Amino acid sequence: MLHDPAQLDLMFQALADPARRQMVDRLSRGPASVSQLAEPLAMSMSAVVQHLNLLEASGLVRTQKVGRVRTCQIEPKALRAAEHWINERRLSWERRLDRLGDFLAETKDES
Amino acid sequence: MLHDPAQLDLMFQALADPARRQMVDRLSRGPASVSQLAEPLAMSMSAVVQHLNLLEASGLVRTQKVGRVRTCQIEPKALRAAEHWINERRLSWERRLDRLGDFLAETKDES
DNA sequence: GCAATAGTTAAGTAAATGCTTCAGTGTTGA
DNA sequence: TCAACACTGAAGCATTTACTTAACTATTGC
Repeated sequence: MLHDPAQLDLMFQALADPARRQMVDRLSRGPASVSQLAEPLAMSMSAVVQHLNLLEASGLVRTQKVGRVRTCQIEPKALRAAEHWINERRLSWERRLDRLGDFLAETKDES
Repeated sequence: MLHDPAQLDLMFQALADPARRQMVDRLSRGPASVSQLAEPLAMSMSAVVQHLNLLEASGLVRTQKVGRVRTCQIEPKALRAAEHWINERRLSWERRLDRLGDFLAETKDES
């Protein structure tokens, strides 16, 4: 479910916007209401809700409404999925470089 | 330089597009020319070049032209920067959860 | 030289994105 | 009860994005 490419797509899409990353950043320090998320952002509450809906659709953020307050929190599993994608590609590249280094070292020995 | 928020912005922006992620994925397995990058993608070469320019501007990919061939490779440092941003937020959240768990355990002891 | 190759650039276009405002809904506290 | 509060949703709009085609430049191999 978390490695569903469509979900990964939504996640990276969600992380691409500075305002949404700022919201994730805020939430990494603890849960917050929509108003609290909106407070440092120079945009209408409505815009924040639209960003929030996208973050929720991507799986990065989970929210629950109690009374009239929607409380938001990070879903670390989703963050881990994005992290994992990047990490795999980087490691793949670095392992390749290592093998290349070994090969060069070997051929040097043989000279 | 790598933690420059503007650069981070470009990186996440670059990773948001499926075609560009596919290009990064391809490059994680080794260097490639523009044509080789274009080959599995259902779009014109011109479109690929535009994606590639974005990837290069973001710092995720480095390219060098020899003769008429532009060879592309991943810049792992940039990937690491994006990875790091996500990782920090996730850890911050998880540490918070841990502290909360400790607190709950303690108050339970006291009951 | 010259055709094929590899890539680049510009201009145009359709769709997606990131807002806005405004008019709601449901909740709470005095 | 009723005003303030915390959001929500729809419509509209300007900008950006992801392409396309077409014309172009620079290399290479014969």
